[in-house]
Parts: sequence; structure tokens; C-alpha cells
Amino acid sequence: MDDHKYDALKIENQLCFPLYACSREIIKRYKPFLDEIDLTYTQYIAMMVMWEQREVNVKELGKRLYLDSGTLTPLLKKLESKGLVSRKRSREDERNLIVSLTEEGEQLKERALAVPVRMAGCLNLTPKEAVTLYEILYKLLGENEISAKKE
Amino acid sequence: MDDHKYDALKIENQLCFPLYACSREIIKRYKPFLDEIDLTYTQYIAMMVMWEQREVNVKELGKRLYLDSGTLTPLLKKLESKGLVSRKRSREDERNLIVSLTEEGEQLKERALAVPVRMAGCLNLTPKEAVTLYEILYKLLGENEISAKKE
DNA sequence: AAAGCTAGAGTTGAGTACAATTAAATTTAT
DNA sequence: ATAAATTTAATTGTACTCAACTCTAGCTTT
Repeated sequence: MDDHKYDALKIENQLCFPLYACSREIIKRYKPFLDEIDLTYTQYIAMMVMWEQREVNVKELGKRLYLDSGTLTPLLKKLESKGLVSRKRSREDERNLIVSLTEEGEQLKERALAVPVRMAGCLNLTPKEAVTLYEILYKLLGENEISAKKE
Repeated sequence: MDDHKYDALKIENQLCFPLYACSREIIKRYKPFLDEIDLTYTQYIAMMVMWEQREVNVKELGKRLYLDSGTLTPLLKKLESKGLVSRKRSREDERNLIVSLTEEGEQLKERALAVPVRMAGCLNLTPKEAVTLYEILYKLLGENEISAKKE
């Protein structure tokens, strides 16, 4: 007779653990492709927002990436030192720091196109599974925003 | 007319991004519960393996958690300093470091039982969604092992 | 207008992650 | 048996990640 009292404490019965492990494993698969454009994964997703918006402040960027200034400030300084973005305070409200895409950052977009193309072959999910996964993940992220608002 | 050339570089079209964000957001939700037993999330999943096996070497632990010695060595030293595990070299093969659950570590298991109980109410997925998510994530993790073996 | 409050970014410190390297023990090949 | 190759942890260095705190700017309230 097995004792099931502690089953809830088994790794294999966790949902968070495969999420955590999967996230890291997939980011590792990005690495060889990202190395070619000299970006880390976090820098890459920050640049994705920049390529879409050209200009954004730290708060808004943090909201889109679920990251705070503790992570973003050094990351943006790093991207600035690479010449990909510029950082300056907003004229209207000096509290806001405006991050802008530079010409060099804009040019990197062309080379970055290869990344999703090459990653596409790396995830062997059926289109249906990919959509299902996507929907569940955004459902989880969405409810998170609601519970965050409650505070 | 929209230009779709760069669509693959949009955050909203990524699968990895919600995975990465979701993983971190859910780990954040664990924090208040884990604080009560003074464990970080990584320490918690390491302890889960210990509670299941009582004894494990670093390599095997790393395989179960998808972590390497660079992460585990300091983590295990931390758990040792808390008195939850002991670390000693294997008699048969001195290369192996054997991590063992202490009496204190064993006792923590009782208090840890509250963590999954309290987390259960935090993820508002239907049972079906939870199972689907679980299966897709392990499929992704599984294929990763295959591609790792190829090297 | 001064005091208090709020918002946004930056800083600090602890704890991961992980690639690359090192060092010691063991195994394999000659 | 001994040199070479392999295995296992530990170490090093870079880069997050995040809670807690600080600082400054703008807003609010009287």
C-alpha cells in the first residue's frame, strides 16, 4: 500500500516545474541563433518591443515584458552601450525615461529576422498544440493581471 | 496595406515569450507560501527531489531539475547551511557528491505540504486545460532530451 | 505655497542560470 | 601498467530576476 499523503510534493505532479524547465530549455535553444546577433534572450525580447514601437518608456516596456526597472535599467544601459537604443528623460515629465531605437538598432532588425525562421524548425509541436499552448499560457498570464489589480 | 515582413519578430507571435513570462509569474505566486518555509523556488524543487529520494548525487539531481553544477553547487551549500541536507563524497566513487536529506530536512516536508495546497487555488485552469498544458510541456521537454542525445 | 502623497527609474543585495574552464577521480586504450 | 580520454563537481565570469529601498519629479490638499 502506497502512502499518497505526499503526492502533491512530487515533481512529476507539478505544473509549474515543467513550465519553468521548458522555458529555460527553449531559451537555451535560442542561444546559438542569438549569439550571431550578439543578444541575450532578454535583450532580444526587449529589442522586439523596440522594433515594434521605436520608442517606449521603462514602465511600459516592463509591463509588456513582465519585468521591472531592476532588470531593465542595466539591460537598457547594455543595449545603449551597444548602440542599439538611446535613453533620455521625457521633456514633458522628467520621471519618464524614453528609450528609442537607433539607426543601428533598426538595422539589426533585418539580421534578427533569421532568428524566428531558424527557431521555427526547433519546436516539434503540431500547429494545434502550439495554438492550445499559446492560449493556455495567455489565460494564465491574463488572470495574473487581474489578481495583480486587486491589490 | 500592412507590412507583414516583420510579423515573426512580434512579441505576440512568440510561443517562447509567454512560456518565459508565465513561468516567472507563477513562481512569484509561490513566493509568499515559500517564504513561510524559508525556501526559494529553486530550493523548493531541489527539496522535492530530496523528499522523494532521500539521497541523490549532483548529476542526477541536475538531470531531474534541468540544472547544472554551476547552479546546484551553491544552492546545495545553502541548503546544507540551513541544515536541510548534508553533502559528502561517495565512498565508491570520489567524483560523486552525495546529497542526503537530514532529519531537519525530513521534518520540513510536513510544513511544505501546505505549499501545493495553497497554490492549488491560484491557477484558474480547468482540469482539462491543466492536463493539456502538462502534456504539451513534457512533450517539449522530451524532444529536448532527444536532441540533446544527438550531440 | 508648503506638506504630504504618488509615480517612475535607479540602486542594492541575494539568489539563480549557464557557458567555459579547472581539477580530481575513474575508466579506457594501448 | 601507464598514458589518454572521460566523468563529475567545483569555480569563474557574465547576465539576469526580483524584493526592498532611495531619489527625484509631479501632483494634491489644504
